[in-house]
Amino acid sequence: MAGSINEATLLGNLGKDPDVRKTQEGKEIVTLSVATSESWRDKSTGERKERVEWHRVVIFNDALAGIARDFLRKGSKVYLRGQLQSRKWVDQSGQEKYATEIILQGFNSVLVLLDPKREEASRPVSETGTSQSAGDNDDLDSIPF
Amino acid sequence: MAGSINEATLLGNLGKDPDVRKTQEGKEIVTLSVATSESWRDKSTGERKERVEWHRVVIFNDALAGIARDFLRKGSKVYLRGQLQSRKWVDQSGQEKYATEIILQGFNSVLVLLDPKREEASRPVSETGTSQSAGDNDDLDSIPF
Amino acid sequence: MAGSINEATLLGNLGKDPDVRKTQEGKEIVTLSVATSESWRDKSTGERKERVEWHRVVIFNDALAGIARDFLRKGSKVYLRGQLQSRKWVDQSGQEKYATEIILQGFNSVLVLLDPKREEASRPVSETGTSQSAGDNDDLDSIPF
Amino acid sequence: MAGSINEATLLGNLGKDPDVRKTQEGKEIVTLSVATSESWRDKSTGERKERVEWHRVVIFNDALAGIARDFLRKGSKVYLRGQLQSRKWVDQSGQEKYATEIILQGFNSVLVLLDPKREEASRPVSETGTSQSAGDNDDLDSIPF
DNA sequence: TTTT
DNA sequence: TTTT
Repeated sequence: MAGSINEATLLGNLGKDPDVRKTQEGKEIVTLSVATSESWRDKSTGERKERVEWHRVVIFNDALAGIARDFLRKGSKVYLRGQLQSRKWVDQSGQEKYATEIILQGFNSVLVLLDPKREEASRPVSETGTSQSAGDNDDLDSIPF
Repeated sequence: MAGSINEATLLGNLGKDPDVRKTQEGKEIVTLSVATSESWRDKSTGERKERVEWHRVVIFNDALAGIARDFLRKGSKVYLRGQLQSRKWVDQSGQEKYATEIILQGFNSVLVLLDPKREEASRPVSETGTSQSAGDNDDLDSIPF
Repeated sequence: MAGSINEATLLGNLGKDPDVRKTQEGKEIVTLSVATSESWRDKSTGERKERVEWHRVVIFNDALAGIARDFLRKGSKVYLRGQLQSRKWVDQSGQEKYATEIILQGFNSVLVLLDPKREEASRPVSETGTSQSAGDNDDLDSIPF
Repeated sequence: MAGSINEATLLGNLGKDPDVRKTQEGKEIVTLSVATSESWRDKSTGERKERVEWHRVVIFNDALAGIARDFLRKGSKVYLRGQLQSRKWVDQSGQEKYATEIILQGFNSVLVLLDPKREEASRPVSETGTSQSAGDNDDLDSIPF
């Protein structure tokens, strides 16, 4: 409505469990690592090629964050739409870093779970445990908020 | 068609003239710097806020690259759709850099010019000159290809 | 969020002035007739072809309805997104009729004006007059609400 | 690229098996009946409401038609994008009819299967049988091509 | 790091 | 007519 459009739309799979953090005010923020892939046949060699792209998705919208936390897991298929937003910061070694994320925040945000319904899907996540991710993905994890 | 979707859609304005480069094979690649903005009223203070986001758009599709080169200029309004793609590289000082771009390459790419028709719009750009931009937006310029 | 997506996105021009109606409760509903066109070269004959498609757009969202009423006119270029919705009714002669419309209602709706800024654009429409359209596009006009 | 955009995007389920027809030239055209639904809580009564919308999707693109014919079935979940196109015709009783369809034809078309992989999914449909639908959906079926 |  |  502001005269411009900024949207990123993904249909892909989670590379790991959602990462759940809490702000100092107690608001939950959920971060996803989503893979999309495209494949094509190389015109010259004829071989099948695949390119995988990893996207960092940050969910500020409370309702969507809760859904993501409770129902998405490593491997889950998801459809989502948010805004592109870039952040710049200086890391511990004084180097300037830059990251682009897909932010699900306002009303235009979309998150649709595409996993087939399983019984477990409706069980809420226990308060303790579950959302600590395995510690992999250090590069993305190290991005300050 | 590969079972995933990776799309970024922008409706915004160019921050500077398109940047036109040629690969060693003579293929033209056009890079755009596109601004989108969103504005909202701060709930606590009530003041009007605006956030501008800059996007780097790289056009590999020949037809769209030609249109961009010939008809887009600093300030032009454009609607476009492409794929998100991230690149990592090591800069001169040995530091690892990372950039996310919107790539217009395949069939799903879209580029629509939204400027009102002017006489000049149909005049092709001269081979010499034109695409040196004013030197603003330095951060994006410094990203190597 | 209900597990499904239903969206229509248009970038096109108004074929006539917006049509403004009021419900019995006094709520304004604005209807647009929007043209999109595609052109292609016929593979067999080589001639240039064009196909124009007319879309009926109904705006229930108050904010967007107000913008449409005040700033859109015959010929205006607009970008919008809404939901597809079909209606069936029986006309005066007892025949069953069917129409599909694009509804701008909820939070996911988008309406962006793409006309260049003119002074007149900011002048509100007078209460009397203005929204009688030229009488073209009769087919769409005859659809009852 | 023609200066306008006309897109419909659905994420929904098939209400019946795909309908496969052949043109006189032997080209296969596949028609889908896709449901999307939205649900909301009525503000005044507080009850849960649901609205289901049925969409007619016609696939002219050969590759996508083949995928739809082989892998989609009643109940399948699918993500797709095509163009809105309306047709008018006179039925047997001389009445003028009107229908809006989502056409998957050109390069911008998208079709993604969202069913979990089953063994059967990769088995091609036998030449005989399978695609005769139950004869329900008479209204849509009766639309001439 | 996912999925096909 | 689907699905949740």
